[in-house]
Amino acid sequence: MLRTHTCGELRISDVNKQVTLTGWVQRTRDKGGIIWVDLRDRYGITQLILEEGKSDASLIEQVRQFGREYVILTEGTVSERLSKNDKLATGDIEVWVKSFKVLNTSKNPPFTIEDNTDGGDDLRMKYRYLDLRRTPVRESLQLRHKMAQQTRLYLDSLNFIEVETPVLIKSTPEGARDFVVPSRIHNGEFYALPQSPQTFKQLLMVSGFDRYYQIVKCFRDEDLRADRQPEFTQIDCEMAFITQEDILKTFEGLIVHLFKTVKEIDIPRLPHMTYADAMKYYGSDKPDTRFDMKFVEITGLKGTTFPVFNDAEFVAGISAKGCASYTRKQLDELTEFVKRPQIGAKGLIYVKCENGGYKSSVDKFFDQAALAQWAQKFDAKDGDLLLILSGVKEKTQKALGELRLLMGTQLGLRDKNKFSALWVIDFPLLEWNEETNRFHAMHHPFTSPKPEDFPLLDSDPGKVRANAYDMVINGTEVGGGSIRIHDRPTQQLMFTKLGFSEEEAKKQFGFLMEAFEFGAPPHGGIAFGFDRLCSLFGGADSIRDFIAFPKNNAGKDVMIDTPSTISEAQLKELGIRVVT
RNA sequence: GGUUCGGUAGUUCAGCUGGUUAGAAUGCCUGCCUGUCACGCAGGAGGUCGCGGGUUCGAGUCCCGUCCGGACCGCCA
Repeated sequence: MLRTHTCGELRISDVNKQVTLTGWVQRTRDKGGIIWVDLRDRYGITQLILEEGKSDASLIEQVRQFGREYVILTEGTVSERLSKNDKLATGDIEVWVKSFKVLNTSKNPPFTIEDNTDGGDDLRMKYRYLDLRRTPVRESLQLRHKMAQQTRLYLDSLNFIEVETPVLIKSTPEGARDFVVPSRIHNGEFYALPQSPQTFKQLLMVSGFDRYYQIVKCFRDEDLRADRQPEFTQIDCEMAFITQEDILKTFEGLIVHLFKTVKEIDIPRLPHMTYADAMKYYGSDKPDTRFDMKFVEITGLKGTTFPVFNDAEFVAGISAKGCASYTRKQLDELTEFVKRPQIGAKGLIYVKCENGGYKSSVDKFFDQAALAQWAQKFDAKDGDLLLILSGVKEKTQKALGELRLLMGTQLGLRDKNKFSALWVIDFPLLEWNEETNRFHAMHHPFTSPKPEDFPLLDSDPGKVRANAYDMVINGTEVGGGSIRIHDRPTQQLMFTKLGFSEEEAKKQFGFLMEAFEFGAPPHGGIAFGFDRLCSLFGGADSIRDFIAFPKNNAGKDVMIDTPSTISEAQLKELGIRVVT
């Protein structure tokens, strides 16, 4: 080892020790006759000191040449500070320098290596190795490490076995687009990178590994978001001989364990909310339950003079506490918000509950008594503001859900340090897709329908509920899973319902259906979005700082400049011609 | 595929309804400073206003196109 100590560990009890430290020059403070150097490594900062008269003149000359981020080795004596710094763990001591060695120089970094850097995202990503020197980013990765460690600890204690599944697998038509990898040995044929190890973990159940997990990279070739990367990590789990209740218990145990060990927070047991209720009261299958503000439906106001309501399939609103004082401008902004194309509402109706009366945007159509009735339905008190949307049910629910989140944010009800976790259960099995004009699996095609809804598969497939569940924390879907189908006839029926011919199903998933014929146990599982879980624990909106080297909005890594072209020779070897 | 915001000094940004020499902060360089720790003080250097075209007497500012980045919708079994 070049060093005797790290830059984060020296304390008052180390005074008079001779130490050797290594690290990066965070900054030097040259006060004239006295010079301090903040030496930084991943463990912290230790202050070095030199003084004219006391320190060797050549050392002082040397230290004045140091630039930011020079890599230094220094020997010296630990000493108690005259003026201490309680913001630093090492703030009681400093090291009197006896010698310096420059291990490497550094160009001036393009942005400051500080907690609050002046660097923009683009620049930070291009020089990510410098960005990672910053404490907040390093701490995010340390949090991720701790989360992974505790996950393994918890699952191992319950006899889960971590098994690695292949990364070069088979492209399948359902679900997200696959990243594909051309085969050199078999020209014209391709591997696909897994969107998840779904079929493999089910096969492991057939093999009798009745508790499996894997912290595993998955790949989806879809557009990115702040919380979506083309390659991401799942905590992928599967269990055999269990009921849905067993899975929910086991994995809310995982989350409770993580909150306890990583955040030192005790969270209550997770409530269960049906998908139907989530949509009805929150307009979302991932409700943010840190605050209430549930929807109140007032559909069915027939015979009013307000035509918008009479015709609407769905009329509902929320009550924003204490917002009756909103100005015209604020209300206009809310209206603009819901009318944005991404939200798509036609307009916004408001009712201010003020001074014992009501002032609304529909005063022309409804008298005080009618408005009072609404207020009662909403349980609105004086000072509250009702915000009401109407229109086609699904779209209006979604829009109102967005408005609810906005109001929650404006009212400061979405505290990043508060956590509200729940299970959303009883998802629909199938979802109609207008584009392809057929049903798609809402979760995936291996999800089992609820036995009691089985008859509906023929009569009303859209109504069939699945044994599927999501874990939602603070309005983020952190994990989802299902009880799987484990017999061939049901699986074949499912593929038929999804529009697969028998041959297609056999070609794509024949191996799985065949496995089901060799004593497949009942099983089910779940997968957590590990990056999301980390960013949630870290109180961040974006998952990018919880990934060491993430891709940007366009799926590029600007540091290594990828994706990029490959050579003609490579293309030829792979039997590929690039057309556009 | 679409919506939207942005691109001005190394960096983060300001720059009004078009008008003379494009500013601030920070970083950088020089000098001063013996208890700083976001040290302080004084001075200095630093700009093809993303790129191309157009309107105009005149464009950082307006228009069109294009490239780059952020957020979002679609998409994400």
